[in-house]
Amino acid sequence: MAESPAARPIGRHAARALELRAQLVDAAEALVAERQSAAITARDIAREAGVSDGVLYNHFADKHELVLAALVRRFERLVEAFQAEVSTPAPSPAPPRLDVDLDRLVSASFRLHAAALPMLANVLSEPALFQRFMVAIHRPPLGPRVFIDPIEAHLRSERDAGRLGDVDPGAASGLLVGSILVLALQDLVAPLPAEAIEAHLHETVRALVIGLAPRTPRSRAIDRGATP
Amino acid sequence: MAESPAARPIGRHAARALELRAQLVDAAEALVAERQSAAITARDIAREAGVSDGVLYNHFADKHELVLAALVRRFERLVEAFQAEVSTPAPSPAPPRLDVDLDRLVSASFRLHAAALPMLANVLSEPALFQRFMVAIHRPPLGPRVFIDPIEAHLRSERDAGRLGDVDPGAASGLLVGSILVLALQDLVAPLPAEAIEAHLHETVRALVIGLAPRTPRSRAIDRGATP
Amino acid sequence: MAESPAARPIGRHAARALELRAQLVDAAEALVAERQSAAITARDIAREAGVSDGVLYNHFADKHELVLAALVRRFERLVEAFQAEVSTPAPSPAPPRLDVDLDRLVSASFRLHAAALPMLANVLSEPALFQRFMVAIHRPPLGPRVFIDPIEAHLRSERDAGRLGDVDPGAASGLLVGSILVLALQDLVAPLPAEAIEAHLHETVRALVIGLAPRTPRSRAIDRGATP
Amino acid sequence: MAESPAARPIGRHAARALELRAQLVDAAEALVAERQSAAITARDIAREAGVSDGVLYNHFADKHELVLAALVRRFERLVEAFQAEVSTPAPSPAPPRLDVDLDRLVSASFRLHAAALPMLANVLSEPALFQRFMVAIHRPPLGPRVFIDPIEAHLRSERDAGRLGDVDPGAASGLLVGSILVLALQDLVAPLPAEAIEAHLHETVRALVIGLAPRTPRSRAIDRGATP
DNA sequence: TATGAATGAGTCTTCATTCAT
DNA sequence: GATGAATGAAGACTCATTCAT
Repeated sequence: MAESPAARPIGRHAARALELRAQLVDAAEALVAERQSAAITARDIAREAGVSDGVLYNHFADKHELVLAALVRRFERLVEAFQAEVSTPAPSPAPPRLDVDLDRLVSASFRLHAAALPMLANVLSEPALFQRFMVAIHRPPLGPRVFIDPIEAHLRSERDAGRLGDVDPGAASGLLVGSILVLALQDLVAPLPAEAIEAHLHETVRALVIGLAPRTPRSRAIDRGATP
Repeated sequence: MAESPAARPIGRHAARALELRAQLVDAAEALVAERQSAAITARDIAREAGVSDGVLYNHFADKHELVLAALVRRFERLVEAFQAEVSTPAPSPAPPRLDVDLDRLVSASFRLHAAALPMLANVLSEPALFQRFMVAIHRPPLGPRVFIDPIEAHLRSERDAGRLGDVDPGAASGLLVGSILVLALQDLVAPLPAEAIEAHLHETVRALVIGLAPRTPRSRAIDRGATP
Repeated sequence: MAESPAARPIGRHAARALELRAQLVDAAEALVAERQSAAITARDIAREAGVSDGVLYNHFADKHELVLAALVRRFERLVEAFQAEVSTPAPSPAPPRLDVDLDRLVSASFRLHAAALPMLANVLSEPALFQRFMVAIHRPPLGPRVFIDPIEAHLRSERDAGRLGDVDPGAASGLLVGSILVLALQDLVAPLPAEAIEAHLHETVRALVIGLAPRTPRSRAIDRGATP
Repeated sequence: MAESPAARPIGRHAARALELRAQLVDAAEALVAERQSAAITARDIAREAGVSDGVLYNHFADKHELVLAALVRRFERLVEAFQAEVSTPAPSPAPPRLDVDLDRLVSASFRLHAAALPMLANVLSEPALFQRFMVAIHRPPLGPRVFIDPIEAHLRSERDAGRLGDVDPGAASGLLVGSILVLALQDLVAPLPAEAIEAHLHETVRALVIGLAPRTPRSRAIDRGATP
């Protein structure tokens, strides 16, 4: 089943077009990832992509469109990384412990936030762009549910298993996310050593779990377990 | 008793210099407060201050220095407003109720965050500037302790009075602050009606308080009290 | 009796070539007609013609060549429209009256001028192009004689019939054409309602006819005739 | 009466500002006058004025504003030249003859038109700019009355002196202006020798004058006078 | 020959900073 | 010190033209 002769050039062009579009988004994404915020110019992107200055406008209406695409893509990748990290089975075959699993979720969430926060810089100069970016990263495939849901699900199953008091898992996970965000912001200002971050997150999780735990001897076990 | 023009040249000049410096910071602060993020130019500031374009460089090494000074000052004012709001005695002489007092603290904290967040836009273009700003607003007179401490103190006294379980007031207040920040960020993206914000904050406070409350009939009273 | 693909390659190609050339000119002409002056780009033309950006250069040395061809062609069409309009016999079988016939000629001339004037905008950016265009539209099949001649002929026959004084029909028609041009220019600046234009043209014709009329009672008749 | 010390610098600055503004308009005017139409860039003007690229925007909102100012100013100069030329008393002390005086007016009008027409090129690319220019040059100090009025006045006094028939000087002068415009347009396309232009204008004037002249022996004298 | 993506010089415009007065 | 016009290096974006397929 050979392609018709006319199909080839069109396919070629279209393929090339998609290729270069992707190339540009890649370049922009790279810049967005490495430059915390120093303005990224259209020329920067072209240079990074190894193409001429004008190409940008053959594939995007605007510099903003390209930057937005790059930011959204980078965010998608961060979410993918988060999900891969979270879905990996715990290394030890031992029965998962409440706080240990939460720690993993929360830690991965932190990394997602810490990586995503600086991206806002590229978008905050232009209110309209900011809006569009926020809307884009809050749409279904992405959105905060990505990390809230697993945490919430975890809390819910723990509660249903009787290891937590009768609280709203939604509200509780919201509290955790807030804490994560605060820490990510602090880290942005003054980068903290990884251990300090892990320690801080762990403390937060513990505080929350203890607060929410049913007032039974079991909760003491958890408490003790976390500080062997 | 008119001073001769040359009587206190240094004093005069120094006074004038300080005055002009303050004038510039005032102008920049006003612009920073009203413009969410649309770039503020050096000329904008000079015009707002009613002075010539060049003066800026007689008092600041850089436009950045001036903007930084303005941002810090505005933040100071926001903190002052917060403290004034918080220190005002509750209108009713009735014994303060736990969640009501927390609501006031949390609501004021939200306003502080909602007003401060957009300011970051003016500073995010230049990483160095961002760092300096963040460092400045985290120094003693200011800093997050400003709103964390009152909340923490409140929680601690409640706990000590036996109205809360045996939890870390620090961690708990951290959770609250995180929630506030998340809401402020949401409000920045899509402004919410004031009532919706108040309602949301109130729910968060209740969720936390209930979660942390000792498992006694008292906690039920709190719950009921919030929904008369 | 299907032709083999290679049967008449040259004829086919040549035909296709002419077809495409015409297609491009058509597209450019359409754009020239609708856009008063907003710059027409090579890509605009290609899109309008439904062909790719590059074809242009397979049929024209230059974008200028194409635009010139389009402008000349549009002018030809305007002239054709003028001639069709003018050659149509007067609706009423009554003996044609001097000013009535002149009115028709002059009115049609005005429309020709009003439609042609804006086209100059596409050509005025490049002096050489302007020259070529003007030369092209002043060549035999076209040229100002197209509308001057009928007017002149009309005036001459009127004069020969004794209904006009002993004046040069050429000079008189030149005067009329000048008036038409002035009005077309005014209309370009501030579009006038059609009736105002007709009225103005009519007045001009009357003024000229009266001025040129022999000093006899007849001229009064003409005058009266125009305002029944 | 010495100026106050503070008045000086302001005056200085203001003077310099006006000076540079004028300098820019001069430069633009020069370019507008010499370049028939090849697009004039902002940089061209800056170079011509011997200043840096950015100055333009310290004195004009736009490149358009500057070009418009230059065009209007050039038009003003052309009008001034016209008026100077027209107001100069006839070289010969002999009693002015109708057609001779008209010739002078018409000839000067032609020069005004021939010089002004090419200016339209700089303005035709932008419809809005075109409108503004046309409105500007039709305002009181300028406007077509500048050359219509003298011609009209002349014709009226001639008519009142009985040397012309009973016709509307307004309409007659309108006809003349139209003829002038047509000739100026022709000259723009294919520059004609000055004598040819003069001859043509003279013929047109004669045709009109004869046409308008009362049917008396006097008109013959005029006719003869023009061709000695 | 047709395609249409790539090119890159060129356009207008902005704005932090300087410096003669 | 104050002035504010001048500077000129960027910046985003356009578009006629080329050329590999």
